[in-house]
Amino acid sequence: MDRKLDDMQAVFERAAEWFGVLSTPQRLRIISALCQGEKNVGQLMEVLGVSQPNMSQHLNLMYRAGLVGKRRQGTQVYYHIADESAVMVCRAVCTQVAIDLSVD
Amino acid sequence: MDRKLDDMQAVFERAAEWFGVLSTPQRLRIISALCQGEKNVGQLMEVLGVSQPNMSQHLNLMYRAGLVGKRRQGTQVYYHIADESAVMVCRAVCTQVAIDLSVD
DNA sequence: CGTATATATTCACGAATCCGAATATAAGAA
DNA sequence: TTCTTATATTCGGATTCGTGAATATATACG
Repeated sequence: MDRKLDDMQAVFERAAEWFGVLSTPQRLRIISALCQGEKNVGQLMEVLGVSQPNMSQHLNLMYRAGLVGKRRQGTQVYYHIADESAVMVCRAVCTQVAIDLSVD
Repeated sequence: MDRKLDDMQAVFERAAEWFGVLSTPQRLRIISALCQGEKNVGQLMEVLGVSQPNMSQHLNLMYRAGLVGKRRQGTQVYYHIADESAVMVCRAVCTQVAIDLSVD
């Protein structure tokens, strides 16, 4: 079941992109907020305290990466977690980081 | 056991940095190479096919992040995995990505 | 000491990223 | 239709990131 080098390259590239989505505090906070249930863009803006275009950009990036899904209801768009495994990874990493921080 | 907002901020920031270390294909390949046992800089250069200064920089970044450790032997420096949980996360993500890629 | 090899650091540049401001689109209300 | 609200997209500037070239440091050997 050996994988060709080109395949490995492709895997590492995609995985790197996936990690890149989680490599900013804002997007981790978005995930954290969505863990408590779906929220529309306005609600997320309140929680994070960022501008509306900025929020849309983060959400769009996460949507294209398959991390979140969206659902339109009237004029508002509700986002929700679409990749539970990402949540598990974030939880694990954040928990470990929190432990490390409390030790220093 | 509610955590203060500032603490959460700090946790998300550090976690984001941690994910950032894994957000480039080259560094994922370094981790993959080191999974088969410790290697010195020259050996890693051969495997990855990158320049020596570039390799040193990646390794230094990963070292500061606590992902790898080093051991000097003569003029050479051998690097090894220092954060097994990172390896587990990488394995999980890369496996999932490989499955997704083979489906398309 | 001087020389050779292995690794680390610095510098500079192109590419990517982040964010705010302005603009554009979508849907509902009047 | 027009107006308003909610969200998306585009653009521009500032910063960061990844990389190669040149240089510096460290260790071993003579």
